[in-house]
Amino acid sequence: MKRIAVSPNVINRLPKYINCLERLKWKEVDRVSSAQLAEMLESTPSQVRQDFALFGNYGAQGYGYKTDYLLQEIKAVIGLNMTHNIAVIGVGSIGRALLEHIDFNRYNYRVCAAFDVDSDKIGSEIKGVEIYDINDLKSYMKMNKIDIAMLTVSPTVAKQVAAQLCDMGVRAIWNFTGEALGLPSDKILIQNVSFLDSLFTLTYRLENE
Amino acid sequence: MKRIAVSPNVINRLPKYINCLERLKWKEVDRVSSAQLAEMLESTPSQVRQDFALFGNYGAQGYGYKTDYLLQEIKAVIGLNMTHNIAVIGVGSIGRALLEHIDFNRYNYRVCAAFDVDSDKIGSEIKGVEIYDINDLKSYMKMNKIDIAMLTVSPTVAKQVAAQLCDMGVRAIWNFTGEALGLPSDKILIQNVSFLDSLFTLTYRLENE
DNA sequence: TAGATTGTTAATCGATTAACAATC
DNA sequence: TAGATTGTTAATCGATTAACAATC
Repeated sequence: MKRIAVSPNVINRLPKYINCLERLKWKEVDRVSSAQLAEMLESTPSQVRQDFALFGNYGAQGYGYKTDYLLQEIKAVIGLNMTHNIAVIGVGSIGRALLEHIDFNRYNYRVCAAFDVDSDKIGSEIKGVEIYDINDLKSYMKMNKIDIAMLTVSPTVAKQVAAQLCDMGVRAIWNFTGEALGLPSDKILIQNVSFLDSLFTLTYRLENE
Repeated sequence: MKRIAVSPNVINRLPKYINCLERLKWKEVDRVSSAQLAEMLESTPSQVRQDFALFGNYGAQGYGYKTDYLLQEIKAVIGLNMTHNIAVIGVGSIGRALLEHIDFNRYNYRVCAAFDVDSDKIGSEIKGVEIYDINDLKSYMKMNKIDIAMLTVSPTVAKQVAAQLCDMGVRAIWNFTGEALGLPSDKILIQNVSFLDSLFTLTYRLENE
């Protein structure tokens, strides 16, 4: 795997390739061309080949790509062959829903712990993940290696909790709060999921296209 | 407001402008320059001015932009001055969480109804939204104008339900199922929200940057 | 008026698409 | 071998950035 600057557009297409290739694998299609993938992704054969060529030579002239091999390679490019430990910060309805909804184990993620302020929740489990007192977060983080903090606290405390996570040395926050966390990008990686942004984009397209 | 082809990149920045301008309004900053906005968005003054200029002349030379006026104009560009009716299809943990979490009314969205198969849920309310039998969906859609279907059913039935919605003439689906719905883009507008895609992007950046 | 900042045109940069030799 | 399809280089297209006249 080469180590180069990859544009955000390419990075955002990588999960789409995973999705396509898994659908093909499910249908037991063990061979695929850039043209077929392009059609599935509403892209072009050129772009598909350019994207893959950034990371390696995964295909064969006159043949195409082996579905499963290509899938494994793209997974490796993203880093899905490594295990990533996740902590859930805030077990409100969103945190709970994501815990129940997402198949983390399928892609080598381990949800190690969840944290909340509510004493009614502390001590209970969701999907086998124990909920701890958020006051124990700091000591937990010292004892355990957490790669990604899934931030699902209420917007009112989002910035404050995020700053604490940053101080604790967490490397990445998956931010569902809708708040701008305002942390230095050289210290911590922030991935925002904004439902409103998505709804606004939908609305623009609905009214203007 | 001009009617032109606007690139996806610009469309995706519009919600970010809304967010910035609302934060400025909250801080009672009633005047803002393209340079200030660029800093907040990690963009450039040129890009900010280019973006706005696509839709109209919202600023004044030597002065900048009036925060609230610009906010109202960008909202109008997106279509947020109109009311949009939403129906929630599937009241599992995700549907429920989004209903509780998102402040729809603030941006002129009305969640008119929710639908589910579970007889325990049918007849009850969440946040003042009544849950109806999904078998009554078709007749409901005939009687009521719904702009956006929020699809939060399980992945297993996603395609089938989406096809029904399309047949019923729904113009847009906000798709949280993680499934490719496979509907013709000239018939219906699909906005996908994929948690896994977001997590994969985060992971790539974590491991490669 | 002088200073500041827009709106817009021109220049640059990067991403997408096209083309084709290599080769399975 | 002939046909198909990659990997890669070159051409095109579009988006971002820079520059500056207009003007508040």
